[in-house]
Amino acid sequence: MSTKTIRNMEEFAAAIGLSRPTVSKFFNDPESVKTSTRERIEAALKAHDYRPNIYAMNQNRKLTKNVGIVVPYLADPFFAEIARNIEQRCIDAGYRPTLYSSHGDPALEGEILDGLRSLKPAGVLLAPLGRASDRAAVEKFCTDVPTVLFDSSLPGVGAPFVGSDNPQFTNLIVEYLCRTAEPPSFFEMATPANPNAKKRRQAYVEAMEVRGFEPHVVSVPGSGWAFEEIGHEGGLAALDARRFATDTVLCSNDRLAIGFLAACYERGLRVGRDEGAAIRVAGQDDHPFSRFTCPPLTTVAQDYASVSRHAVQTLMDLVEGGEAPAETTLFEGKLIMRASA
Amino acid sequence: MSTKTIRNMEEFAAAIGLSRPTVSKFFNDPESVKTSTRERIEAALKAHDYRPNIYAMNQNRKLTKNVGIVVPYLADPFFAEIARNIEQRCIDAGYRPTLYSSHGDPALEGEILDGLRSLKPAGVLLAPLGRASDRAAVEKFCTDVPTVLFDSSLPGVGAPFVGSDNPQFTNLIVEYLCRTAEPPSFFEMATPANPNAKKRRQAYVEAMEVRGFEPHVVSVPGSGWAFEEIGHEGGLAALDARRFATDTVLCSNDRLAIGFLAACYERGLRVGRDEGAAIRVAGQDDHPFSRFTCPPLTTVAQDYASVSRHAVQTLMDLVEGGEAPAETTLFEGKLIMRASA
DNA sequence: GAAAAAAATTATCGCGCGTAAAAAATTTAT
DNA sequence: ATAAATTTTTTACGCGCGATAATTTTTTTC
Repeated sequence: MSTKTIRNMEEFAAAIGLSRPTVSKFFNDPESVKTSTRERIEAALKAHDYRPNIYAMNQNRKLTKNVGIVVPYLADPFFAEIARNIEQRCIDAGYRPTLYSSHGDPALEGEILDGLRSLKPAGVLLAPLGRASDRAAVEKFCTDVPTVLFDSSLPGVGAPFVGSDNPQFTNLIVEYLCRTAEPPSFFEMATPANPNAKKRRQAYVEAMEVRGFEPHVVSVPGSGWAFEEIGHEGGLAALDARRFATDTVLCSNDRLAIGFLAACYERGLRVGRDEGAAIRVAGQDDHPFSRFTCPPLTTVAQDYASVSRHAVQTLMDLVEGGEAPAETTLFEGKLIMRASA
Repeated sequence: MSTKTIRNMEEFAAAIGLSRPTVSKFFNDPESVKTSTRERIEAALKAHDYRPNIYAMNQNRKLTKNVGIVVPYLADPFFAEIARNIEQRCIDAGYRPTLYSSHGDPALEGEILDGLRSLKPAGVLLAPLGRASDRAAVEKFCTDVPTVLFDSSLPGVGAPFVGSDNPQFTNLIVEYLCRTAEPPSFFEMATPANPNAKKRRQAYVEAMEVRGFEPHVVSVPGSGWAFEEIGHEGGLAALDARRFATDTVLCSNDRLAIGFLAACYERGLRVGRDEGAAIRVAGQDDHPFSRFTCPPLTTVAQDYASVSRHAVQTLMDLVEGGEAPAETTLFEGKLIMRASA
């Protein structure tokens, strides 16, 4: 407790008996001052609850410690989880992350990137909307601001990308499904926002052909991010029209599968891999809720930890090291066997 | 298109043939300059893509246009949805919202509030962790920064609160359940983070007693935010121990209900209100995923729109009008009848 | 103990803008 | 047309800190 309030760094330094530049140096890098000095400052910090004015700090600095994290749709717990993971890693690395969601809206994505520019961030971790993104705008942003793309790549944009190995995901689960019973049909939305969906469909077709099975792709109408609803409505229609060639359905992603499970339930189809079951259903992603569907969903788990860790590491290299190759890093998924297939 | 790059407001003003203070006035309130002047500036704005440096702007200003939005757990789509709603309303009101999640961690909540201070926000919309929150810290924050609490109130903290009328929620669904079949047992976690849970249990007990039924509360161990898991594990144990007095279970919230549904499925109990069903299950909140459970969950819908609208309105009044009474506003829920009960 | 190295100080600038007061230009009223 | 009221512009200063260079002080090394 001190008698007078500290208004700025000058007063704070004076209260300790140090010069302002020394204290300034400390805030930029505590290791850059002598140990005894550092301890004096840290002690005073607790006594006076002073903090540097962040606006004054960043105004005259070439690079701030701000990091932007942009995800396409935060109401999807998958993105919430990975954002949380990334956020924490940024904090641990001494940066100040700010989270944004495009809410599935390309215009909003553009506005977020625009707003981010004026924050002069050290770097940005961007999971773009995908197909719907304004490619030119994103590309320009990536050349202006050190950016690492994650989850969804953007062809032609020269920024490092960290994501999942979609073909491996699909191969893994197709192999499992073919091995254990009838080969799967593939259930997807016709116009997915995310480019990963396309890769998964292609991988499905190849995986089936390699094994000598004929691929059956069931595309249902729908775009946007209301995957459960699309899976539900489309699932009902597809079931009623008997569009599935076998008793096994592989969904393009878990949220679609959750909607499809609801459709199966509604039609009285028992889902599972045991004797009395009418249909097997599998997903891809290992969504946080997939453990609690009825029945629990068999799926392929995204490697959240690796993706977020590597994305942040790549950004740090890019920020601190200057140039970096715009390379792609993909992580493999793990088969999660549950009751649905 | 201009030949030289605009570096600051001085150059920008010069390019139009105006003085910097006039342009500065425009940015603070476009209506405060003559119409013809405003049009000249807006035209130049498009030609030169200049934007004021936000750090220089905020440094010497008593009040910024920043608004903080803090939710306890962003991986819960309920909070993601309401945050999105609030965020958009703040933008529409001309403010610059930033979203934070406490991730269920009291320490992190404290750090977020601390970091928020140095942003000198015009106001903050805070959904506190609840029971786990550092009450003293939150209270002090509320006296320093104009704050509106939402979702979860904090007894003793003198800030306006906007939330849901929990007793009304519970009464509504208890009335429905009692009217249509056997009166419900109440399924909850023993040590909920959120104070709403307690109010719901109390309301359940009263609602039962009023109708001449004996209340049965089934509390299962668990704390934190992994509600589905707690509902699942606790549900299995409670079912096996035959702790439910009737064939109807009212869950404290939808996420708990989702976990409980999974437990029912695992034990082969058919959930629903039709003939062959073994048990009825209902929730509270109308979680975004509740439409797609198996069977779809009967619940009470939160009035997202009203809560977010009124919370933002209250904050704006508080920010622009100065003082405001620390009053409480509650919104009623709507019964959502689906197949589960 | 002196020389070398490291750390802290002094001094001074600049960042880009907010803001207040005074001066000038414009609009409105008489 | 002239005076009064309003709007706009000019002038001047300050915000809190980063950054740098030139000294001075302290610490380390031999």
